[in-house]
Amino acid sequence: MSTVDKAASLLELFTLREPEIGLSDLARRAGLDKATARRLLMALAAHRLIEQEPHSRRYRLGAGLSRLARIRDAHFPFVRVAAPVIRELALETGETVHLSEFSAGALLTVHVELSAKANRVNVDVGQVLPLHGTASGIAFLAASRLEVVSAYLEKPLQAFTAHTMTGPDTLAKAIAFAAASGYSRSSQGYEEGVHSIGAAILGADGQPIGTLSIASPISRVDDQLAASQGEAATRAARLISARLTGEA
Amino acid sequence: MSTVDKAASLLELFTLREPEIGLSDLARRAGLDKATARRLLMALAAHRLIEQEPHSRRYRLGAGLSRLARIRDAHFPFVRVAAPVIRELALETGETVHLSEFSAGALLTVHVELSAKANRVNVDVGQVLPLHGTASGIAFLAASRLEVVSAYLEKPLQAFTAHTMTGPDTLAKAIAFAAASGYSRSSQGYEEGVHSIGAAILGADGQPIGTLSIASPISRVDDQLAASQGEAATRAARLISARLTGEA
DNA sequence: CCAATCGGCTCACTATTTGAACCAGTGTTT
DNA sequence: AAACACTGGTTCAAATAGTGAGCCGATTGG
Repeated sequence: MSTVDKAASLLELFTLREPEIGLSDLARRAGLDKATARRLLMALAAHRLIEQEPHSRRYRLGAGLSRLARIRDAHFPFVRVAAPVIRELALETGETVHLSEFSAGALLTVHVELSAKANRVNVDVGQVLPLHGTASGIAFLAASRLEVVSAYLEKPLQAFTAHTMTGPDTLAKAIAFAAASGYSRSSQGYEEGVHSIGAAILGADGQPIGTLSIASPISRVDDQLAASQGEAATRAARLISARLTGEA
Repeated sequence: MSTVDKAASLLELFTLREPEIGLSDLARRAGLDKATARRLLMALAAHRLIEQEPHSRRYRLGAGLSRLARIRDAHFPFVRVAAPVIRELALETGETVHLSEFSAGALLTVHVELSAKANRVNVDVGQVLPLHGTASGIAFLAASRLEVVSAYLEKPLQAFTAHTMTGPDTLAKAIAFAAASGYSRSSQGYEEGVHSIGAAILGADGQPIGTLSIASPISRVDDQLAASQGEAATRAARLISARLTGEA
């Protein structure tokens, strides 16, 4: 494992729930020696990727990350462009809607608009979704080039629930459905009790760059509602794609 | 130089003007060997801190940075970062200085440094300030997007003293002054006998996230002092903004 | 008050990083 | 069309940078 890997792992230990962590804790959770963790933290701090709270001496993510994220966002305004559409879709459907961006072979959740209902699906920003087993993933695969899909399906696929699709045949069917209808549907494929409708967002070259997904408690969804959610998701994804490529 | 340093240096080569860079270029500018640069980029990419554009094979900042920046922003150590600057400003001006954070349509006072003088303005932490009628509020509006401002000005505005500005025209003038000079001025708009100078603190996206304000007994203030307080407030607010966004 | 844990530091040992040289591919210039 | 100057990417012996057990003084808490 490279030292850069280790340093990045340290950064990834910080979460919304736990934005400040002490040295010993960091070392323990990253599986690193205290001395090593500290040296890495110091190197990160020198570039403002990490900050240390002077009093408690705990560490937190640094302001340099905000700066870098701003540079990225200015050039690649995925979240900025998509967020209003996502919010609109959440209001329209009354369900939780989340936006994911493809990165390093998986979908990274980058934005969430929670349902206003008490009984709702909660999704965290930062969650990494597999391409199989989630509606988002199926929608992404359905929009991908064939060689990408077959390369992904060759690897063994993890089952997350009793309903996760792992067989090449069932997945191919789900992908074919998504390709034909514009949206994908997944019932409890990733988490028990959660029903999802996904749609792919395309970049300027027609290749998928991310997805959006409507997540509902399964008790609220029937075939008719799924179809109308699918239609809404497809429309929203198309709108985002169009805005990203400057066509609207 | 540690490898983490080198990896971070690679990240820092990306700018608003040049958000995508090729391998050879990156290696040259970072003073690294091509092989080294590539290995580091791959390690960064594995953690989504870097992405590679598939077609041109150029590199850009990754989605993981947006994710980490969100975690940081959610936890925003606004008070901790701002407090030392606020204290410094209070010592420099000899007046009470308070820090407010925007939340739910108003400004919430989150930190106060009281003047050492016997005749001083007292402000309590937790006090909710309206966007009109206080120097902080005017400064905040002046830094906000136009639609936010007009949406706020559409509602009827409460008068707190005989001097409170409630007319759209007078408010627009005050906002224009603040936008032009960097600071706002309010005389007895919220409380009799209190003169305030406000300045907005900006987040990473350039939008205002809060304000600071210098509050003096009106008897102590003349135009010349107001101007010098305004200059100091502007400087302090800029410093806080810069520290929050990692540019200082 | 003692024990446990904290953040931080040192240094002999060793595993990771390094970079010159070498591909294959793509435009440019002669 | 041939030579050229780039590009991104790869290899492997040599060298350098990273590692971690153990120690330290300072806090913390039972």
